[in-house]
Order: sequence, then structure tokens, then C-alpha cells
Amino acid sequence: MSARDEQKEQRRQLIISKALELFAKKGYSDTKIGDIAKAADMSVGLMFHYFESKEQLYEELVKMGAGGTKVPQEMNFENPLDFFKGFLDALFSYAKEQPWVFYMFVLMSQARRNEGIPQHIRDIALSVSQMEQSAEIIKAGQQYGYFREGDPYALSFTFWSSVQGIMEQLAVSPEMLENGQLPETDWIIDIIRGAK
Amino acid sequence: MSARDEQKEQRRQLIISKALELFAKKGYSDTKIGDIAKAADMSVGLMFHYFESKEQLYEELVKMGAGGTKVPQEMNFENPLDFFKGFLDALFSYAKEQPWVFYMFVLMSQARRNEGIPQHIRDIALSVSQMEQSAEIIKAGQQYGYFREGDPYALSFTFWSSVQGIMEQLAVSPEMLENGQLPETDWIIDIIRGAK
DNA sequence: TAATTCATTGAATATAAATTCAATGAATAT
DNA sequence: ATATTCATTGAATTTATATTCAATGAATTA
Repeated sequence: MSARDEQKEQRRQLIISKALELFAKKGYSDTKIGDIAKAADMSVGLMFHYFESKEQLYEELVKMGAGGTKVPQEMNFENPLDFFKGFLDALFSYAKEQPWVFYMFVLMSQARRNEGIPQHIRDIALSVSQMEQSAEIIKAGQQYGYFREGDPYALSFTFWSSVQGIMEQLAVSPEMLENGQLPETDWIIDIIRGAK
Repeated sequence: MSARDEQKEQRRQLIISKALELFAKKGYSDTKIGDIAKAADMSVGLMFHYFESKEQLYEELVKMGAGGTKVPQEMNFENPLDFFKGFLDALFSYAKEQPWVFYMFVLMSQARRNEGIPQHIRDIALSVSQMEQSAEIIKAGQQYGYFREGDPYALSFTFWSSVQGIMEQLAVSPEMLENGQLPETDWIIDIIRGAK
């Protein structure tokens, strides 16, 4: 690959990573192309050399998120609570060390929820929603007492909405990260596990 | 009061209530003046007869929210968990019957969080944040075993961020409300109460 | 009743942000 | 070495939305 092509690929990556951070922190509409350009230290015009529109850049991010989220169907836990624990542990460690995945989680959640985003993009984000799958896991696990009683879908809804709220707030609260005042996974797991 | 004045007051109230709903569901930037005008069944021009700008309308809503949120300092609970339970119970019953307060909660949380909103408005919303007060209550209650162990501020942060996430998702999930699939307050309280 | 106020509209204007484009020069290919 | 490509910029252009404004007629007042 020529030096030029490498350069090009690097700049694309730079734009993508800056855009991901900004979209996660400020949301789609409040993130201006100019903000991304400034963060990536280039002119606004150049942004359009790399991406044909703001919408297309956003779509590319959502597709990346959709691609990475695949949870293998055959994945099997002795204790289904570990499915949720593992997810949260991963998310919190990313939040500290490697914000990439963390921001992606926030971005995907916003993409699902926000009416302002073009439908075909929301559909991509919706297609990898954990909500239904989690409801199944909870329903199955309830029979063995792993989860508390209650409508499995409502429990799943409550759990994921909470996680979304916490992650969004963390994204704009750097002091929580710096001070190591992160939530503990058990606090959140107890939403679905209930009192022991 | 003249018929005209009454009419005027009613239209103001109509705008305010439609705007509150839209701001809560779509956020500040994605809510267009035209959206509000359509919801209130009037021309865009007329909106500006009642409110001098979108920002001022939003500010008025935030001020209303700030005025209503006052929690009397002398309020005293035998069990400090009741402070949180009472709040959640109220919020969920409003969510069903009387969305006004429910939307207001979402609006205020968004106003605190969103960088896109003018600072002087965010400051108003921030001034009535429950976060610090709750942390105090939790800290005090931990000594009597009402709450789980852990950093009181992080617990408060986790609790309120979760509630915010749940309420935002409910605001755009009418089917959860219709089907009566609401979260139970205990599920959320267990974030701070912990395993018994 | 006549004069005045003011709610209301649709059309004009202003503003901010997205998008396009022509010009430049450095890297690459021939 | 010359020609070609293409990354880059800043300046137009377009588009979406907020905001202003002149005109109208209905309600209110004198």
C-alpha cells in the first residue's frame, strides 16, 4: 500500500474515532460537522472528501457497532447471570481504559431511541438490540431462581434502560471515571436478580 | 378577566404542554418550532406572539420544573428508603395517568446533561439536582443498614442515572405504558438497597 | 357606532449548518 | 522530467430552521 493510501486510511480512522466520541457525548443533531473537523484537526471541506455526508458517516459508525455486537447464539453460561455480569464488566473496563467500545454502546443506544435519526439507520441499530434476547434469557433463568419474579420483558427493558442511562451520564462525567467512582456491576445486576 | 385574556392564557398553556411533551421525547435540538406549532395546531408565526424564542420557551419550562421540585428540607422519613420509593411511585403513576410531571422529569434531566443547551438554562436545572442531597441521605442511611455498602455518591449517581434512562425510554415506548409493563419500584430501589 | 387593540397568518428575512466547488500544490506514476 | 492524481483548503452555495413583519379581521373599548 502506498504512503498515500496509508495516510488516507489513518485519517479516515481518526475521523471515525473523533466522530464516535462526539456523537456519543452530544448526540447526532448537536454534533456539527465542524466539531468533528476541529477535533480531527482538518478543514470542514476535507471531511466531505472522506465521507459523503454526516448521515453516511453516522451510518458507517452504526454499521460498525452492529457488526461487533454479535453474540454467538451457541454461547452458553452455567449461570445466566454471567451473561449480564460479563457484559457490564466489559463495559466498565472499557469505560476506563478503552473508551471506544464504551462510546459505541452509547451511540447504538441513542441511534435506537432517537426519532431525529433517519429510519434506515435506526433499523440497523434496532436489529442488534439485546432487549428480546435478554428477555428470553431472563424468562428461562427465572425457572431456576436466577432472576427475580416479574414480566421478563419489563425486567429486560428496565435493566437495559438503566445501563443506557448510566453510560450516557458517564460519557459526560469524566470526573466519575477519574475518581474511580464507577458503579459496581452488582448494583445494576440486582435490578434483575432481586433480593437474595 | 376578558374572554380574550382567557383564550390567550389557554393557548399559552397548550403550547407549554405540547412543547414539554416534544422536548421530553425528542430533546431540545430535535424539537423544531414547527413541530410544536403543528402539535398545538397553530401557525409558526403565532408561536412567536406567545414566546419570544425557542430558547425562552424552553427556559420557562425548566423554571417551572425547578419551581416544582422543591423537596422540603424538614421532610423526615422513619425509613430513608421511603424517600426514594415515594419518588419512584409518584413518577410511575404520573407516567400512566398524568404525563405532565413525568415529562418534566425527563426534560429536567436532559437539560442538566446536554451540552447543546445554553449554560444559564442548564444551571437552573442543575440547581435542583437531587444527586448531592440523595448522596447525603444514602450516607446517613448506610450506618443503619438501610442501604448497601459503597461510595454514597456513586450509588446516588447510579440510581438517578438509571431512573433517567428508564424514564427516557418510557417516554418513547408508549406500548410499555399501554401494556402495563412498567418497572416495579423495588427493582430500581435494589440498586441502592442491595441484597437482603 | 367608530376607533382601537391584538390574535392570527403567510410571506419575507436572517442565521447556522451542511454541502459543493474551483484552485493549489504535493505525491505518485509514466 | 513531465504528466497525472488527489489531498487539502477556503470560499461559494444550498438547505433547514428560527425569527421578523406587514396585512387582516375579529374582539374590545370608548
